Amino acid sequence: MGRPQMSGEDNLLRLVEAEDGDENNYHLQDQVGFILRKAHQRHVSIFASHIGDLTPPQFAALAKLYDIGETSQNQLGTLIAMDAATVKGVIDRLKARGLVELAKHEVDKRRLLVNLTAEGREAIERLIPLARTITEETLAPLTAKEAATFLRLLAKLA
Amino acid sequence: MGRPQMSGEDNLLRLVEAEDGDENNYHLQDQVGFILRKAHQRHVSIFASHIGDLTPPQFAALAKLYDIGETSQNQLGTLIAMDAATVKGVIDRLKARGLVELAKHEVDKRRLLVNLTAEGREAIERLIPLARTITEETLAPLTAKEAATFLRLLAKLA
DNA sequence: TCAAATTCATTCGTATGCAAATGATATCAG
DNA sequence: CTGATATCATTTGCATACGAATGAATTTGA
Repeated sequence: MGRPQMSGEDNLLRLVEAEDGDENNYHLQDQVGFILRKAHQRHVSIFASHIGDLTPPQFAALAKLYDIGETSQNQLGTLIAMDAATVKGVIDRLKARGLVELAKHEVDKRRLLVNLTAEGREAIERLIPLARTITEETLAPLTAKEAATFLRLLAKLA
Repeated sequence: MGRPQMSGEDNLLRLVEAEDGDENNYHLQDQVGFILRKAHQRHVSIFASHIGDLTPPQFAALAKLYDIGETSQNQLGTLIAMDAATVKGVIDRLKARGLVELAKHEVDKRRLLVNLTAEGREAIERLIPLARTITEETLAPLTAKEAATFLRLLAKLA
């Protein structure tokens, strides 16, 4: 309890602040950032337990390519919320595994087009059902109604 | 819209699945993991805009040490939800900046004790008010009631 | 007691994640 | 038309994040 090395002045301060709503009593576990980080960690762990050979960002890239088809690396990054440096690493690793293929844009020579390979398409089709399970397990501590509320509010923050 | 390279068989499949609740229509942006990742990214960005010289994990370490006083590196990691390898890096960097100091445990020679320096204590006392601002800004898209609901449900998931 | 299991810390390897700088290309404005 | 801007991609550097392996120290249990 309390802060260590608490001096007499600190005790006095505490009394004053108690009248003011205990403002100095900062608890990390009540902060939205800390809980958000832990919830995210838990989800990543659940993801890994169901899909061991792909990370959530890699899955996101494949799922988005499956949804929209060939697109530029930069545009893909925008759609899956990754900056250019991050998306490059993700795509490089997917390419190394033969799940996506790259091509130069014929008109705009700056652009690098990304698309699923046949193998990548098979993989994402196989994995999407597992992703539904992962979502369910992540939300399992909530009732259906709570989960709906949570997703609505979370979307407002994202 | 729809999947690229859609064949006649795929169109047939779509009709069948439409009767079954459109199960094949997987959208990344509706998945809790993806939204959680984006909400977390947004929070980190808000954090950085207010506290530029410390990361959220570094802040968490200092705040926890301020709360509970000297503890072992391993125990600190448990309290701030970081594995041993991660917490070591965080503490190493805080040590290099003179915000924490390390000492060997006299009885249990495996343990490495971590504590705030005077400078570290000053820093965290100065930063805690900013952390409250960060929390407020992160939750700003929600009403007070929504924020309370959100935090309650998020805690259940973390 | 003492071998087995556990705990604490470190190290290595891999994978995000982002800021900043750079180079190539494309677009815009005067 | 052309210089200023903007966009796309890459690279570098730093900071989490975690699995797995390792070594040292402690605790457990037969």
